[in-house]
Amino acid sequence: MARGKVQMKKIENPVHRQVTFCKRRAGLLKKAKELSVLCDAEIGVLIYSSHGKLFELATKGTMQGLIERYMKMKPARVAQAETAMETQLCHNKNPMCICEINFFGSLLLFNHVFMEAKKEINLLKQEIEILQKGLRYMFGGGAGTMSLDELQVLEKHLEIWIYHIRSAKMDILLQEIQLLRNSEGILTAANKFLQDKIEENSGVTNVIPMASDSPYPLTTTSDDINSILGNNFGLN
Amino acid sequence: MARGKVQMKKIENPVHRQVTFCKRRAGLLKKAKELSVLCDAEIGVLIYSSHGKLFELATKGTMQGLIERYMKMKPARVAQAETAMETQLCHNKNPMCICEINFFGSLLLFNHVFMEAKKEINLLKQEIEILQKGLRYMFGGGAGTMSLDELQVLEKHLEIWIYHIRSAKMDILLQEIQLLRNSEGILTAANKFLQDKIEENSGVTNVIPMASDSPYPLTTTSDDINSILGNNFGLN
DNA sequence: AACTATTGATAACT
DNA sequence: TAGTTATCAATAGTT
Repeated sequence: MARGKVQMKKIENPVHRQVTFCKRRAGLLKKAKELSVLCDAEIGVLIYSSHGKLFELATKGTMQGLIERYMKMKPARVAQAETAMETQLCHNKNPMCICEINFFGSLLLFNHVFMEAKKEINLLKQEIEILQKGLRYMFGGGAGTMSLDELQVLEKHLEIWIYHIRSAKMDILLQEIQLLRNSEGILTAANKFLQDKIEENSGVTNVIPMASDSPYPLTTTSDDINSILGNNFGLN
Repeated sequence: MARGKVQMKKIENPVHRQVTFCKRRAGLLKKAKELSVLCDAEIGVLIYSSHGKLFELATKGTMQGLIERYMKMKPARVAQAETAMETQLCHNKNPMCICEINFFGSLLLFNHVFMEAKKEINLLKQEIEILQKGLRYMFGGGAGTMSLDELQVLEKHLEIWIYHIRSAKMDILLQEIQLLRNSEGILTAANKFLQDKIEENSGVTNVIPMASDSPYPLTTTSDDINSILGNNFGLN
């Protein structure tokens, strides 16, 4: 980056390496924070130095929360962890030799993960139940096989779904507005050109001026667009 | 960084924000890789976009390994979710005194149960996937990215669905009202009958026996109520 | 997606 | 460890 390109390999000089680690670590965490703020993203960074010292950052919430979110979205990976743990344990021919404290800690972690898994199972079961009933309900022409509570839940799901759909629609509309605004300059110039031409062609007489209160002005500015839109969009 | 300083706040324009997210995300992950290589550090980065999409990087090993390492170094956090087992074990003032063989055996059992749970989770997830596909199919094969028109259609469908659900809820409520009215009718008839009987008894002694097919039996049991309702309620 | 004018990060040095 | 600066890298705005 400065005073000479850097080779992408481990810096051999330990002093040099340590200094670079400090500087770049700070830079990385700063970048992470910036990305989180600018783009409304939730970011977690874990850095273990070569000596095993931990540096961490969690924008929004805690690292624990991020990890739980990760575990939920990637249950398959939980399997990997568990397999790894099992392998590690079995590798040691004599389990008694494992440091009990680590062992205990592992069990706690394991238990924690398992409890989360159980919760997830129950949530999934509920979700399936609702989806199944919803399908049956739709395909079966609404035979009253769902209880009041279940209908409430399904209704809630559908409302959330609709909300997401409306958000997506809004994004699309905003994109189109952006396009319109981009082409606004071109249209304005074109209008100006046409007006000038009309004035030239009409010569001395009969130039009919546009009524100032015309609902459809020849020129359109972003102000006009905004007034037309009337700020009806919930621009976050 | 370029062409004008950037304000450190959420970018409002969604298009702009998405572009910046892509660019800076790539930049952040690149920086993380560089730091890892140059300084021999182990780094994990988790990025959740505002829409919840996950981007991850783990230099050296897996994210799962990093998480485990993190959990081991921060067992206090795991302890927050105080589970029954933990409590039970902590009851024993000195965890080292637990018979290691039993302890290990418990872990194996625990592991077995967990494996089963994991299988179940995957099955349930598959099932949900299928159901969701069914729903998507129902609404016209919605791909991941839907056009404005498709979104309109989907929204309409969902509104209709919600409408039906609300109707169903209303039906259930009306049925319950009907049930109450029926009960009321039965009680009224019973009262009438009893009053008549009392009057008769006080006079001559013409006790008229109840016809067996009377629509309003004197005694009302929950079986009767169920038969009247015809099991229309999906009461679990 | 590709291009630059700028800003930002940082390697070497103090 | 901290500050300075010459230089390289990232990226905001634009095409």
